[in-house]
This record gives sequence, structure tokens and C-alpha cells, in this order.
Amino acid sequence: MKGEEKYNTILKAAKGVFAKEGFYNSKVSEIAKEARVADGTIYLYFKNKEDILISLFEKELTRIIKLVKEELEKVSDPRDKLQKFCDIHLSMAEEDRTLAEVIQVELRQSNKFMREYKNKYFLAYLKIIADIIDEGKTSGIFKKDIKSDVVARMVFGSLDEISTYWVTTRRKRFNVHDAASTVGKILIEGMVSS
Amino acid sequence: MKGEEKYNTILKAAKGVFAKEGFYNSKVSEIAKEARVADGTIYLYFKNKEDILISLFEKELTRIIKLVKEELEKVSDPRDKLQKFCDIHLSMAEEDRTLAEVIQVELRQSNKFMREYKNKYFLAYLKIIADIIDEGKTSGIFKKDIKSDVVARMVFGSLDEISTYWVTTRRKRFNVHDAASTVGKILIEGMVSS
Amino acid sequence: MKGEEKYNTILKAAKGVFAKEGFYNSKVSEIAKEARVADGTIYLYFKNKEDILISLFEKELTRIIKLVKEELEKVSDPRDKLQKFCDIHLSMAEEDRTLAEVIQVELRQSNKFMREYKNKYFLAYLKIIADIIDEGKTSGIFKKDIKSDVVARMVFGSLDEISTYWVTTRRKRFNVHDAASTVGKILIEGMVSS
Amino acid sequence: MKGEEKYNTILKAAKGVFAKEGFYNSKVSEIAKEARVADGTIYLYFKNKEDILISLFEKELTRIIKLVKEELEKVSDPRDKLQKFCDIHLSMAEEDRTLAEVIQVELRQSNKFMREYKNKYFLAYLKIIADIIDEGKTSGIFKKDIKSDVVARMVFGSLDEISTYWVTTRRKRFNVHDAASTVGKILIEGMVSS
DNA sequence: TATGAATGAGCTTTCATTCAT
DNA sequence: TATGAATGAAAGCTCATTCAT
Repeated sequence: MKGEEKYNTILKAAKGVFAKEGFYNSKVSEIAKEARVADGTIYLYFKNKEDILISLFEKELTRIIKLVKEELEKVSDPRDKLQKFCDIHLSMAEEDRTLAEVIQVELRQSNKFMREYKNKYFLAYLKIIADIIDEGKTSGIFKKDIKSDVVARMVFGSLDEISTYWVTTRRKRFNVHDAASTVGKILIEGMVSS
Repeated sequence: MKGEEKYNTILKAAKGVFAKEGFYNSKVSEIAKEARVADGTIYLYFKNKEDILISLFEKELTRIIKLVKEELEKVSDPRDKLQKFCDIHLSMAEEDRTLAEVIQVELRQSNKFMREYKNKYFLAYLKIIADIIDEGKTSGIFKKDIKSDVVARMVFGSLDEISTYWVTTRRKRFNVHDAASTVGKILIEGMVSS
Repeated sequence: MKGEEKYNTILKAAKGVFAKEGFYNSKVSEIAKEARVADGTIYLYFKNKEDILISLFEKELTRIIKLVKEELEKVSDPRDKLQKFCDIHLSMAEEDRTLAEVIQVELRQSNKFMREYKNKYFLAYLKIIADIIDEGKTSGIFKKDIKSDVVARMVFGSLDEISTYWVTTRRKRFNVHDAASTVGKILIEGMVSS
Repeated sequence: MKGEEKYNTILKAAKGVFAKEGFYNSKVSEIAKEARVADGTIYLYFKNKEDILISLFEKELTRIIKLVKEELEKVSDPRDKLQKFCDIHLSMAEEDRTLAEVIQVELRQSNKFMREYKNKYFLAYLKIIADIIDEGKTSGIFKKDIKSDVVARMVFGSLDEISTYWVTTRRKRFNVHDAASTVGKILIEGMVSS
């Protein structure tokens, strides 16, 4: 197993442990055990426990941003794009429940993340939404007087809350695609210029 | 200082400390110090550290729910109610920044809370929103095919994300009332039956 | 057992452990065990492990300086004073072997101490010697061209090395009083103005 | 680079690191880095970390003993020999400050070394001094009633303390040659038979 | 009720040493 | 010989909680 591979093995193990135990209740030794490496090995790849969480987030969000952008390019109408965005976002929670759990619940347990770090990658994700809105405004589809950054947060917040529900609840009262559809429709209807 | 009073003094101190340090990084001794009480005294009023957080949440959310309900009773049109709800929610973040910080950022640091407890009080808060939606649906103002519980989470998520932004960002790009207005309008427009 | 008492109990335990194991090989838990206190209790009285060593040094050296000064006041002739100083210094090593061991061998294992801290208390001790020399020079007994500070270190170094030998060697080839006498005589003879 | 050469490279690197960080705070990996060698390579040449220190000490002290003996052979009068010894010892601290630092401060940080090992090489060094004294006693120059081994430690201790001062102090209050002269004179004057 | 000194389990992190290559 | 990634034991320190006063 080469370096790169071991790095990923540790991140994967960490994802599982964080999701199961929560960030603060996770023990580095548990991650090491899951990854079948020695405790000390973790520290050859990560500065400390928090660095594991943040690295995990960076890696996954980078992947997600890339994936989302690719998917959105296949559609041209801003309305379709927004609808698709909602669907992709919520589908991810369904596909990788563990990751969703970490991002929605555990990531927020890191002060560093919540208070200092969040910016870079998270803002890039928000930017994707804001760009869709701007596109819609430019093409006259969406109302010109709505603020893209407020809406971007609104969209993200809506989906994030639904995803949190999805992740933390056992007996779901709706499936993600229907929810995505509902959210998308309301947002679009709410923004189209009459 | 009587019992009830001391209980509240401790909760108030806890609110400040949790907001500043985050739940896991807060020390019980720090809360005791802020409340001008001995460490041991805390345990006469609360079962443990987590219980402080939960009690704080319960107390504040009870107050908020009561306040919100009272305010909403003053309005009759579901659209006005929803708009008002958005405004009240965001105004609270503005008025009691510390509380907002605790609820948005720190609450999520308590696993037990996020995973098991959340239900009761939080659901009651969500119920307020769902009731508005249902009212709108019954009166034919809102579309009948939208799921109230999905929308309730959507509304809460939107507002929560915006108020997280509001709380964690120094230089704000918008004020809460404008944001409340934007969010409310989109939601209403998005749900009204054409 | 009151606070002051516990503080001293810990220091006493530390003295034994440091002497036996050496500073770096001593475990805080071992000191706690010896002192019959919990590990954490140590940290109520000392900032960290190094602080224990420094506190021990300060406390003992303060006591020693006081004791030495008192003894020296009983004698007036600088030659007698110097002789007496040699005797007291070496006698202390004999009387409290453990302390001598800590001071001579282990103290040097604390970097901070050796490199930065040493000054204050150690210099006060050296000053006692330098004062004797100066007194002798002033009264015309000792040569005027000898540098007091060089001689002070010479005296300390001589005694320190002999007491290191005394502390670390099992089968002694001489007793401390004879050694003190020899060292004192040579120094005095070597400094008297002919 | 051949074996012998690499061995010396490592020792040289160790000398620098030990002097800078102290024995216990030195990392084997740091020594390896300084020597431009892999961590594991160190263990091809030395048994363990302590062995590096001991080897360093042995190598340097062997060299020093040889050098001192050669220098002393050039002089015949025991008084001149003693004076010369003082001068050589202190000059060495001046010439190789790093080595002096290691020997004076750091050597004492290795327990095993201080308590068990010290003997052989260190005793050989002390023997040089004792031999000078004995020579003086035999030739009737020094008093017959002084114990050579006590004086040998006295001489070493004096010089060692002065060179510790020299090594650890930035702003020196005297130069080594003057100090050597002072120390030598006092010792000689103190021992000559009247 | 109130105190706050004392507890001690449990964590992260370091680093000397090993060993497969 | 040489490498350096991997090991894993070990220890300092924190802090929620307890309990004698």
C-alpha cells in the first residue's frame, strides 16, 4: 500500500468513525484500528485529529463540486439547472449516507471549521448556486430584484436541513427525489418573473 | 438568590460560554465562574454538562415558541403569517446574537441532542411552520400538492442558514429584514396556487 | 491535610522520585503515587512537571541560603567564613543526600532551568561566596587582585564537584568534613596576601 | 563516504544537536537530518540514542586526554603543569564551544552515563590532575598532607563551573585566560609547602 | 443548599526503534 | 550498507464529576 493509498484508507476509516461516534467522541486510536494502521501512522499523514476532519471535507467537497459542475453543464435552462442541483444535492445524502452524516453533523463540531475555515470550499459550493441564479436573472427568467447570495444560502439551507433530516431520521416521511422536486419547484416558481 | 434564580443565572452564564467556546470546548468550571457559583453547585441544578445545553435549549425554545405563536395570532392571512415568521426568526438572531450562536453552531455539537433529543421542542417549532402551510392549503391560497413537512424544513433551513451566516460573518452583505423579506416572498410566490 | 501541607507532600515525593529516576525519567503519576494523591491533584499545585522541579529548587535553595547566612554571621574572620561555608555546603550533601542528588544531577536535566532560570536563586548563592571574598579583600586579608566572581564560581565548582562525587559514589575515599577542610585551606592559603 | 567517515559525520551532527537541544529534547531524526543520513542508518552505527552520547564523549575525551598529556610533557615543574592544565581546559571551552556545551550541560542528562558510565574516561581525565599533584608532593613542592583525589576534583570542579559559566553566559565578565590564571595561581599558592 | 479540593479515567501526540525493501 | 515509512508504547495533562465539610 503506497502513501496516497494509505492516506485515503485513513480518511475512509475516519469517515466511518466520525459518522458513528461523532467528532469529539471519536478516538484517533479507533480510526487507526479501522484503517489497520498504527496510531502514529495517522500523524504521518495528518497534523492532528481536526486536520483529518477538514481534509476529509476538502477531498469530498472538491469531488462533489467537480461532479455537480459537470452535471449542470448538461442542462442549459437556469430553472432546470436549479432543479437538477436540488436533486443532485439530496441524492448525495442518499448515496453516501456516512459522508452526509459527517458533513451535516460532525463537521459542525469543529470550531475551526465553523468559525475560520468554512469559507473556501463551502463558498465555492455556494457560488455554484449563485451562478445559476445570476444566469437566470441575466436571461430574464428570474426576477432581477432578488439577491443571489441570499438565495444561494436559502437554497443551500433548505437542502441542508432536509438532508440533515434524512440522515438523522430512521423512518422517513418522504423520499429525497420528491423533496428535491418540491423544493426546486417552490424556489423556481418563487423567483420567476411574472 | 433563590433556587429558581440561580438556575437561570447558570443557564445565562452557560449561554455565553457555549457561544464563545463551543459546547465541547466549554468547561463547566468556566460556566461556574461566569455564574459566580461553585463548580459543584452546577450539579445541584443540572445532571451534567449536556443537560445544561438541553435545558438552555428547552427554556429558550419554549419562550420563542410562545412568542412566535403570539405574534402570528395577530395576523390572519397565511401569506402574512409566513412572512412574519421569517421576520421574527431572523430578528431573533439579530436581537440575541449569543443565543443564535448557541442554537446554530453549538447545539450541533451535542450528539445526543442532534441524534436523539432534537425532536420534541424542535418539532414543535417546525410544527408552527407546517401549520401555516396547512392553513394556506386549506384556504386554497397555497398549492395543495406541496408537502407541509418538507416545506417546514425548507423554511427553517433557509432561515437557519441565513442566520448562521449572519452570526458567523463580520461584514454582512445584507440586513436581516431584507433577507427575511426576500426569503418570505420567494416562498410565498413559490407556493401560491395560480 | 490542608493545601500548604499537600503542596509540601508533593514536593517531598517529587524530591524522592527525581533523585531516584532523574527528571526526564520521572513520571508525574509516580510522584502522585508516592504522595498518595491523584495525578490531577498535582496540577492543582503545580503548572507542570518542570514547575515541580523549579519549585523544589526554589524552596530548598531559599532555605539553604537563609541557613548559610545565619551560620556565617556567627563568624567574623573572612577566612573562617570561607572555611565554614565549605563545611556547610558539603555537610548539606551528607545530611540530605536526596536533595543533593536532585540539585546536582537532576536539576541539570531541566533545560529551561539550566538555560534561563538558574540565575536568580543560584546567583544569590554565589553572591554569598563573593561577599566573603570581598570582605577579605577589603580587610586586607585576601589579595586585592583576585576577581571575586571568578573565585566564587571556583569555590562553588569545587564543592559541587566534590559533592557530586559524594552523592554518586558508593564507596567514598574521604569524608565530607576532611574534604571541606582541604578545599577551604587551599582556597584560603591561595588567596591570603603574603 | 565510507563507514568510518559516516560514523564521524553522525557524531558531529549529534554534538550540534545535543548542544542546542539537550540530550532528552534531541530527536534522533534531527541528528539524522543534520548528518544527511536516514534515521535507520544511525542504528547501523550506534546501539541507541544514549550510545551516541557516550560515543561522542569517549571520542572527544580520548582526544582531549591525549592532547593534554602531550602539552603537559613539554613542561616539567608541577606548578607550571597545573597552570598549563587550567589554561588548556578553559581554552578548549573557548575553542569548541559546542563540545563544551555538550559535556558540561548535556552529559549530565543521561542517567546511565552519569551514574554508571562516567567512571572510565572521566577518571582518566581526573587522573591527569592527580598525577600533577602527586608529582608536586613527591618533589616537595606541594604539601604532603593534601589528598590528591580531593584536589583533583576541586581543580576539575573549579574549571568546569567556570567553563559552564563561559558557555551559558552571553556577556562574559572575564576572559578564559585570566580566569585560568586566577584559578591556577590560587590553587598553586594554596598547595605549595611553606 | 453551597462549596471547591480532589479525583482518575482517558485522550492526543511524540519519538526511539525496527524492518521490508 | 542505506533507507524512511511504520510502529506502538508511553506519558503529560485536562476536566467532568464527586463528596466531605
